[in-house]
Amino acid sequence: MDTKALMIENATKLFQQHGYKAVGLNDILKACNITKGALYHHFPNGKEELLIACLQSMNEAITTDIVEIFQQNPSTLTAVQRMIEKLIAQFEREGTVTGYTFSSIVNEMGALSESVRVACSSLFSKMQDIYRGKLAADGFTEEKANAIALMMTASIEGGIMLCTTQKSSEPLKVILQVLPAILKEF
Amino acid sequence: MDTKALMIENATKLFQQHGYKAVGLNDILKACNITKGALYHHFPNGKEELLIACLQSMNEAITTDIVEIFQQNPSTLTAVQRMIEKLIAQFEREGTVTGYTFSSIVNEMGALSESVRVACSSLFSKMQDIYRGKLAADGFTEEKANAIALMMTASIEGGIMLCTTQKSSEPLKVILQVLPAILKEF
DNA sequence: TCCAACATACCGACCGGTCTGTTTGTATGA
DNA sequence: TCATACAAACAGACCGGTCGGTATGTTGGA
Repeated sequence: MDTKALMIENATKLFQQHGYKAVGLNDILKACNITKGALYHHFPNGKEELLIACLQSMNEAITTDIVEIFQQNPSTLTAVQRMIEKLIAQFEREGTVTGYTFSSIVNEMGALSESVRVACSSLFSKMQDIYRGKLAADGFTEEKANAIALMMTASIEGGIMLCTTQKSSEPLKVILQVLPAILKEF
Repeated sequence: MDTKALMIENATKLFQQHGYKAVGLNDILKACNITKGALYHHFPNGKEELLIACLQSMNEAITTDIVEIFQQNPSTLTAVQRMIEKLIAQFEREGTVTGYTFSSIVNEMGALSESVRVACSSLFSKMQDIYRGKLAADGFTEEKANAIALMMTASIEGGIMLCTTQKSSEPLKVILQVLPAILKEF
């Protein structure tokens, strides 16, 4: 693994878990065992450039990991359930769960450049696009597919937050049970 | 308004909008037009003690504001819809929406004391208790009331996050439309 | 007069970023 | 094949600023 990829990988983990401001450059350098000279060589515009690289890297990970789950499962419901089960397994293995978005930095976006918000927003949009595409293939109207995709995104993100707060995987397990109701009735 | 209450009020706004680490003591002092001596007089144990005071104050605000909405509305669905409408109105008026929890600090809890996580978790629990109580009065079984309460909490928090990220009130509006489906089918 | 409430200067630690020096890798020419 | 030159990649010291917290001084009210 080259140095730039190592930095992106470690920074992604740290930013997702702790947010942007709470993770200093020295935390990232320590995790990678490199120095600031190397960091500024690859990211001459600094910390924010690194964050944007992490967001773009996550965008690509969605394209490989999530799209694959959705292609392997016959319907939206089973695909989303598989995905949630992976999140639950992550929580039970590591005690933390981060998903494929950067919800941890959402509240810090006001202090960062617009390109950060755009890159972060595009992660949520991409998840919703994947859900919506599958829902349409399941036979839902475009309007309903849009609404359900958004509801799924919101409730999964909220569930992740509750797991973190309550130190329990129970919230995501409950969401796993309740989601079928939306697909049936809405 | 006394100095201590002024600090709690301003710190609450700042912490909810930007998180804990991203808000420095000087930001709070500037917002209140006081100095550090006054802050440490009232909160001798420092920044974290102020945060916990904010969390406790929010706990009391839930007791007055949210419980009132729930008492004034005949069913859980209408009460939750009123509440979401207030959040949407806040977003449209101010460009930000914070709700009654401190989701902004969830990812920073690992670096803070356990009492912070407990105080923060109690806000989410209190919201869920209010929903659950009303759902039980609506005639839902305890198990279903629990699950629906959690789903509501998660989806509203997720919706707030998406509003912030997308700079639009549309996510909360969609959740407003989808929530009835859960009550009908689950 | 005393003390609560507040103001202000100061402290060491940490912050992101800058700058200079060193090492490594690669291409070229003899 | 080896020497040389150059640039990419990296290391580490340094910078000014901000951070939360400490200590001392001041003010106003009882």
